[in-house]
Amino acid sequence: MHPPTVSKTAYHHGDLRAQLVAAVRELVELHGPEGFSIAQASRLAGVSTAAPYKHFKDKPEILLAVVSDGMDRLYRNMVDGVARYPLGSLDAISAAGLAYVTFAKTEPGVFRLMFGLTDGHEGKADLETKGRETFGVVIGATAAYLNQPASSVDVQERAYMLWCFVHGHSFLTIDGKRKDTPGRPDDWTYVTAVGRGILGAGGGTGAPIL
Amino acid sequence: MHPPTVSKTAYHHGDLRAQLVAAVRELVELHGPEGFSIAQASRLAGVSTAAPYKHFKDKPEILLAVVSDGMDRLYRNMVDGVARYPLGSLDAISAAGLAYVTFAKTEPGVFRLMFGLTDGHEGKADLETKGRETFGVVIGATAAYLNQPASSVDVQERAYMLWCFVHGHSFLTIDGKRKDTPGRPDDWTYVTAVGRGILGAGGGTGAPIL
DNA sequence: TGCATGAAGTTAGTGTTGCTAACATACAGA
DNA sequence: TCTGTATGTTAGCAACACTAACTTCATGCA
Repeated sequence: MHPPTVSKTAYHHGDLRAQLVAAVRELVELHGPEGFSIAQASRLAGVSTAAPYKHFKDKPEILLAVVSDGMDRLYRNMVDGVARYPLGSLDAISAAGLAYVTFAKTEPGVFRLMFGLTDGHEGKADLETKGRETFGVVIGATAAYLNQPASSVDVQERAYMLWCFVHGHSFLTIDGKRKDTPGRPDDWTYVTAVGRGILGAGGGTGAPIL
Repeated sequence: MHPPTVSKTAYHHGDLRAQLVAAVRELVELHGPEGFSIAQASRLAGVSTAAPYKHFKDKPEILLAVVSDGMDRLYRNMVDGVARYPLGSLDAISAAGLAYVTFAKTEPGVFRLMFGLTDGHEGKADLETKGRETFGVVIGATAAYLNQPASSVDVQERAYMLWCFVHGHSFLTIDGKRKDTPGRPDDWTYVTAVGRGILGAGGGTGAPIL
């Protein structure tokens, strides 16, 4: 398609596609998901309102691109977080959770888009794969901590519980349901406490949780 | 305003307001939040597209009414659930959680609206009160189980953790992130298992979780 | 009883949006 | 150089949120 070295001069101005995605991201963070319009994004990118349709079929398809980008960032952040701690440590799991929450707080608009987007990415195999990979980070860290294979049902269910907690905490936080008053413990404290509660303090010595 | 006994015959047709809220609820469940229009709701109610503005200032204001109704139902469901079990039992807490998840699965559109609605109900004292009351149900049940005052920090933080889990599980479920394959444990099993993990199996005998 | 008032409905109209069609431009390779 | 295609343009449609000005009708009050 484009040579990746870009930025011609004029009429065909570099790569609009990336600029549109960036514009949409900006608008989504400013006015919330669904609170943006293709027209606004076009104006931000300095093109006509019809130009985006040369790159995207639909409004949902633009959002899909934004979401896909977001998933990539989230995945990287989680992997990076886990990598900072020893394999099999509780801290590694906490780091994955913290990366998740931090992403939600940093880009609440995109985060909301990634989930709670009713239409669009139901059938998108692309996104489902990325989702599985991301969850796989948690599964892997949990399996290592519990000293069980990642395929173990116990590992899967516990990892899912951790995901539930972290997901809920993220949403409640960005929705302002949880006042971040100065007395409150920070996210790391929360995440590790829940990790201990769900996984047990000792590593792989307990009975299955279910 | 209106005598609550209603349904005159004609031009001023009973109470449009309630009918509009019902129509919006229906549309929201059908096409997702933001996937409805005042015009459609008007058509469903059999009035002109300008009529709603005699009852609601705004599109957000209609959604607000729908959300407010939803909060009432959620609150009642949770109270009813808790009431079915002995005060201070783990089952009572689980029942509150189950009611939450069940509500989300039954009315996913309204549920999504209640949270993740960026605009609107930030400043609405009305909704914030209802939210606090609803969370209060969990706090109360948790306090009873742990044998501590509801004002206790430990109770508050644990109850919040439970809320996080249940909230996350609700969203992940209605977003289809969790395949409900037949082997999987049901919501009750999940909720009680997490309750044990966060609150401890024994009642009020442990150290604070944080 | 008769009448003014105002709540609750109407039609008509404005500006924005999503999207399409038809046309214009410039970069590519032949 | 010439031509095709990717990428941009303008023009236009239908749907929407919302407003303004008019109509209807129920009710309180003389």
